[in-house]
Amino acid sequence: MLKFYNNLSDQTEEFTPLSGNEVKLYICGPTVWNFAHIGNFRTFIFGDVLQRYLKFKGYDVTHVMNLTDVDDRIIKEAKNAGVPINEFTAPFIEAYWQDADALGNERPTLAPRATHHVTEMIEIIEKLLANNHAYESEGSIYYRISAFPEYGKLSKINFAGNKTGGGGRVDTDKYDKENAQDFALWKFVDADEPTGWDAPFGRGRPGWHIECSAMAMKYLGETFDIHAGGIDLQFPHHENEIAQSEGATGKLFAKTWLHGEFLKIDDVTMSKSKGNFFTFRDLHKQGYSALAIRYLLLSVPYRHQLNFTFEGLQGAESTVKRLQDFRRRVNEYQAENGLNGEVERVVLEALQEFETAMDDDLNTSVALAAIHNLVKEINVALANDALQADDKNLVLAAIAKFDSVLGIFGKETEEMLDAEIENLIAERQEVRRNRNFARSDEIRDLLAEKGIILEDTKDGVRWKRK
RNA sequence: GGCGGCGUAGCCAAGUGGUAAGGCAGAGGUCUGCAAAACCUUUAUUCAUCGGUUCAAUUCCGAUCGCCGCCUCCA
Repeated sequence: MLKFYNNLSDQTEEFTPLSGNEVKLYICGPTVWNFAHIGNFRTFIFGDVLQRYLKFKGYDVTHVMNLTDVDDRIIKEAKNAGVPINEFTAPFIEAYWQDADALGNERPTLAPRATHHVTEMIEIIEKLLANNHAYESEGSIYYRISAFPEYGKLSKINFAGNKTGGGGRVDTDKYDKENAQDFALWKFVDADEPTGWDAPFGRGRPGWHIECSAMAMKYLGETFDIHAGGIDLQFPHHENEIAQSEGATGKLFAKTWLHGEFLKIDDVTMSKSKGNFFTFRDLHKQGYSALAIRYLLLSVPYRHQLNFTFEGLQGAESTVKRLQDFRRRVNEYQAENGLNGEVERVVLEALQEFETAMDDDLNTSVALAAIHNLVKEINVALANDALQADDKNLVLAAIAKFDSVLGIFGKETEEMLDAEIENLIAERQEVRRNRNFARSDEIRDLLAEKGIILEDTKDGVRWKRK
């Protein structure tokens, strides 16, 4: 039974789709004014595992991830760079996909861009103006929070005691808003301002939150199953999405809300504003593999902060290698026909533990433990020559199932050996028979330089690429 | 000021009212010409501290200390 901690209800609840077997999932994607760092990717990887696991459970998933390619920040940066917005964001969008692909995320069903959906945003704002949920003031159209009594239901914010509500931060006179918490839906711009769109209520550009309401409802309907994103978006972004969408339609926006926690580095939150972040590119350049990064980010359940350390990343590197070695070893094992009942029991148990863990609000920590336990038990079976052909297939099928969700074993690549390398290995076997270990080690070192690692076993030489 | 989270072995950490998952690192051993890999064994009488409830608490309650986050652009 699949359960999620629903941020909206503040409870762990059983998941059932709104409609039959279909799950509509919206994940807040990157804002493309800079390279996404690995903290960002923790949320995106969690989102990927979420949609993969829903598929694993047999649901038809429509997975929408937006690309925020317009906001005040981007407009400012683009102006500084002296280029149009599209030109400014293009390389960051490209980089995002490259990194996401490298980290093993499946592409979403749809990845709409904010700048392509301004018409839909305008339609929502018109509805909000018509039903009194929005008003114009001082060059902007604002959302009228007093018209939406449920405001705050997601973030559980008590405005009475807030800094903003208490008058510490927001000068209401300056903005001429009815209420300090009212937020902009549309900001008017001059007629000759290039970064603007024409709307019935005046030329301008959208506020920070309206894009997600527009794109989510366009592609998933006015009410959909799951809305996910980083914890920082809970307030105000998601709270405002709810206010805009439900204010416009009168219907529940998203049923389940999931938020991924932040990554810490040296016990401090990793963030762009603090500048203490690593991008995937940074780490890759230092020689860390995408697989290890993915493993590390998945090793702690999404709702808990994860303390990022290089020791941990190095450990993930070893772990991932061990998993790959394991699959390779099982693959190469020459099994006799038949079935060892004990192995079958162990495999089924691991699959069960995995699913139970993932059902429990995606507890990847426990799910990984189930995989490690299987690896250990099958390793013992391999050492005892206790694996038979049917067992081998069961184990390989189980790995494929695990990996359809987590994507931590990497691709299976059966690269052919160069004839040269094969010859060297053959020569090494020959000189070893003659106990010419000097030449033997020389060959081993030579191959090591080319990234070929040899393992001498009682059944012969095994090799692998580093 | 308002709201929330965390503190478990060298590191990353799971977890539960009934006596501490898993990974990495470390130690010893098997195997090997030596390695590597793999396997076996081993590593927290204890879960920040102090009280309380209970037959029983790491798990519930209270207090204390320490750390972090949101309330403002960030996943």
